[in-house]
Amino acid sequence: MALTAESITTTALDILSRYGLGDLSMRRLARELEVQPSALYWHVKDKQELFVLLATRMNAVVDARCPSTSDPVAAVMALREILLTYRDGAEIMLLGYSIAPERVTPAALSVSVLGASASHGIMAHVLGAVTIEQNRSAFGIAAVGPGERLAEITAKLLEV
Amino acid sequence: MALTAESITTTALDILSRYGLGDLSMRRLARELEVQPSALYWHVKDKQELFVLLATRMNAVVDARCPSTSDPVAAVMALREILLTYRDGAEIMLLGYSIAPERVTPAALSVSVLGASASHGIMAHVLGAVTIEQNRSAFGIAAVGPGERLAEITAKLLEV
DNA sequence: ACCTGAACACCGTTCAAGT
DNA sequence: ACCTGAACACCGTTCAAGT
Repeated sequence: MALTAESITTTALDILSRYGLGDLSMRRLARELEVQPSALYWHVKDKQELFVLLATRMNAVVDARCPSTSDPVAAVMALREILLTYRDGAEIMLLGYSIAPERVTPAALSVSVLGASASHGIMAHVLGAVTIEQNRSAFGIAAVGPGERLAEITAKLLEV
Repeated sequence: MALTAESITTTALDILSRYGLGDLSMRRLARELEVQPSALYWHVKDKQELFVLLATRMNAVVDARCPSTSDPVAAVMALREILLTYRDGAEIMLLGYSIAPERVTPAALSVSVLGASASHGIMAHVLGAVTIEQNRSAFGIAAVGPGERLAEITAKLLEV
């Protein structure tokens, strides 16, 4: 198949969900796509940009489930679910959100819907909490408090 | 000087504050300490354990400033300040907190003082928010909302 | 006990050169 | 326009061997 930013993103997400961030290298990605590592750099500036592409795609999945009129708490729970389906999804979205917040915020949690304080506050919290949750499970440590607390806290943060 | 876990930690924090996480490699660390890379592994199991040592040390600085009876909001702001003094401090503490939460939670924000929900909720939020803040400034992107919002949100999360 | 030296199996990125 | 091949400057970790 023709190498494109899209096919690179798809394969990267596949490696991610199967092996995790530690195995997602440009060289590994190239091997999976049966091209030389250098070929990737014609389609993608660098690894950072790849992360933004990954985060954008994860976000699109959330938007497909939850339009901008959705209940924010439901959107947060959907976001968490998507992040959990990809190993280290939260860590990647944390990076992507840092670089390009607008492209990586679900519509139902956007600044225009919730206001800046609630939107940024909620995003920082979800991404922080799920990153910790995923790190923990990667180390085989039991979760301290999973999704219930996230819903509760999100509701609180909507008042900010 | 004699190579110890402490001297390794100190030098690692020094590299961190001067060059950031990208330059904190075991090899670089060894070069700075004037030993072979393999020498580090007699004192430290692996790089993950080093991160826990770094996080524990940062936490100790917060505890020195804010005892367990301190105002939680003040402790959060002190934690943020410490994290900001070390480049990528939040990212490292996020990892350390995932592995060993008790060793990496400031006394004033501990489970025994605030309860599980508030303690974990606040820690997830601070670490998420400051990681984003540090990532952003590393990319030369202007901060969206710095410390003020953090204080406000922390106050809200104390009610959880 | 503590460290060296050498090795293993990797990285991200660049760039001339090919088609 | 799109990709290969080779190179550059690195990684984390292990392990026999030295002192």
